[in-house]
Amino acid sequence: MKSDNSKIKEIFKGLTFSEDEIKFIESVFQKVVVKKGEILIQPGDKVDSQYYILEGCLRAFHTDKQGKEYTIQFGIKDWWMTDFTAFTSGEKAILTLEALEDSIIYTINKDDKEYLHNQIPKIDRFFRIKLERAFAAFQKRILAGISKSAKERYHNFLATYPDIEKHLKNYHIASFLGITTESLSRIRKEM
Amino acid sequence: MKSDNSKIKEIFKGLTFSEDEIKFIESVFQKVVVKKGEILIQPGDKVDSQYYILEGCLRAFHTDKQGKEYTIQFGIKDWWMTDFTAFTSGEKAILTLEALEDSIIYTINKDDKEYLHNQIPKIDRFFRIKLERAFAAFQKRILAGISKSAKERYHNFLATYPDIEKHLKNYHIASFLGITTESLSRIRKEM
DNA sequence: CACATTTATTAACATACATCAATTTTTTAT
DNA sequence: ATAAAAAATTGATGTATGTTAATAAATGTG
Repeated sequence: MKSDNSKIKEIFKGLTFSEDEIKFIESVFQKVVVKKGEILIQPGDKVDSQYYILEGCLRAFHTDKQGKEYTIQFGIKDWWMTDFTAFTSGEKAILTLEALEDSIIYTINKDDKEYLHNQIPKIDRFFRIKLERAFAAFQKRILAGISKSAKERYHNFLATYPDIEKHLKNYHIASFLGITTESLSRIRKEM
Repeated sequence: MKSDNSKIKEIFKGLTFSEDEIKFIESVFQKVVVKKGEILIQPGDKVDSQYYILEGCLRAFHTDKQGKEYTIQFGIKDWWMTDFTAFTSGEKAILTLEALEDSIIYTINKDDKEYLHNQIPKIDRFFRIKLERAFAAFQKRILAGISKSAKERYHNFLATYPDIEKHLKNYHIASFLGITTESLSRIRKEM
């Protein structure tokens, strides 16, 4: 990765590194520019990388046997994404990771990440805190899923992701909420 | 906390510590014995502690205005629990943390945990890895919630938590699955 | 053991959301 | 600008799950 325009400080905002550390970190990240519609992970893939979104928007979704899609997560600037189960366990991916917009991504592979964690322990802390927040957010989403109606979940979604919403088709949102596009359409009509 | 029967090695299985570190870690944990039905966190509480289950079974649930309960998580031996949103953000608890069985818990408060992380960086790594697994599990649960029928989710649950199931009332399970006890009852009849 | 309380089941009916099919609107490509 | 493709809407109907209410079974307690 070129260092003339380092994004490391942006990725690890809040941490400070020595010059050497920055060089090292740069060496393990790879910049990837993807176009809208491009696929970063496909079901069945061995998932070896984690993806940092510098710019753009990604979507992680599962496709069932009937071809229906279920969106697990949207990601925008400053989010990390991957098929987490596959990445951590070594199982094959069951998710698709897709670019919803032209995006700039930094990837790091599993071994390098491991190595990075070993070399620079404060990176552990950085990810621990990121994960704590993500975990809390997922907890809220699970609660909404078991306690709220589709309409409530939709309004909830709009309030929580006002920025993401613009990038999305209705069927993206419906598949995130766990309803059909038809139902979403009816909910929208009522507003 | 008494050190004659230290559980530190059990809590942080996989890590090795110096004698001094063990003494230090012991000093920040507190052993709490709770009876079935006791409440560890109530809605509205300031959540200052995280709970490690050495023995027993806990449940974290939300109660809505109509008094309906929604179970976010069950925890057994070797799980960490708390109202994560409240614990990390400082907001008031919206969850109840309840003992479903007589349980032995080790608690650590927020400041001490912070201090512990600062003193012993490998603890960061330990929790990062725990969180990665928990995150992956929650991802699966969200997917199940938006893609599977109640019956499928129930069978899923039985397969995933064969050990927990014995401790639970049907209404605990129903509130975890996001269905009524009546629906669960009908699903069970079909089996 | 017997009674009281909690929990689970069952049935009749209601409703939110899904499905299927047709049509309209919006977006994309030439 | 126009045609083609993709996405969104609408209507008719079906179904899984909720609601209410009554009963049965299990559990706890003196």
